[in-house]
Amino acid sequence: MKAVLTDERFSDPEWIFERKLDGIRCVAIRDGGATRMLSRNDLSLNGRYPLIADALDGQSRGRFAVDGEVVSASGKFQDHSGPFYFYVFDVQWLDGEDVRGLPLRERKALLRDALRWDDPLRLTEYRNEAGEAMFAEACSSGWEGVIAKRADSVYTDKRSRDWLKFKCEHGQEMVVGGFTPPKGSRVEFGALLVGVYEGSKLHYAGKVGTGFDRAELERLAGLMRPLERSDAPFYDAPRFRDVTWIEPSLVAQCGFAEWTNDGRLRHPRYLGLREDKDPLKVVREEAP
DNA sequence: TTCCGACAGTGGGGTCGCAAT
DNA sequence: ATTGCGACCCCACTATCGGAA
Repeated sequence: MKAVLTDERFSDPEWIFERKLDGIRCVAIRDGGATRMLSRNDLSLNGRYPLIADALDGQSRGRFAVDGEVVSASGKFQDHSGPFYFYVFDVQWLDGEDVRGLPLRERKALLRDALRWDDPLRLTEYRNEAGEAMFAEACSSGWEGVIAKRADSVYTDKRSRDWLKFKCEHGQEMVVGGFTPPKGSRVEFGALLVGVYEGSKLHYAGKVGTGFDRAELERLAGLMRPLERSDAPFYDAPRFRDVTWIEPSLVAQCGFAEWTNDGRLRHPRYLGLREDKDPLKVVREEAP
């Protein structure tokens, strides 16, 4: 089951709300013997998270299939040092019985009693109705967002509007300092190379390669072509092959999930050009 | 008719392992 | 030993098409 990103923010007694966890999706299946931990791509995760696999194998219940997220203790996806917890939020099978057709609240009740909830296994908390309060809390806590689930929904493997994603959004202006070439059917360019000023120096903050339609690709290419120059405007850009540098005079509004530890944008996207902004005044905006 | 869901194809950061240098 | 690359994990978005509404 995958959630659909939405701009809606609502509270509703027919819905339940969970913290959006920033980790690796995992379905754990046990049919009598050892538990198999499977990634979204059906690859085994047992070797990567042996303590979680051991905890699942140590359960007295011999047959179950549960769905959850493996999260590092720091709560940060980039942190791969562990320790790791398995936050379980749904159950598909229990004692050989397919429970996917039961309403979500009933599955939640079954899940609560299905396993022994000692670390590193954790039952994912959820809240009834109060989606807006949950969302505000999530963003002020530095979480990624909230997952809203229709309380009577059945479990399906398809993406469904019964699961919605409220993401805590970040966005700011970025200076455009270059672009990469297009591939395949893409026209004009692949991604913009963007940055922000640190004092008088322009810091490289990563690439933005999505958010433009064909017309916008062509419009931006036309604006960038006269600005080409031979050297990088960034003081700290990595070495690239096949990059075209430009004078840092265009400002793009960008949305992104967060800043990475290396000062790059995570999950970046282009939102539009800011004609009114002085590039020299574009700096990193700190989280409130 | 319009809208929605699913798919393919483009693009990103980060990690890991393996092959080429 | 270092570098490059693909295959994974996380994703956002555009374009397209067929079926549901």
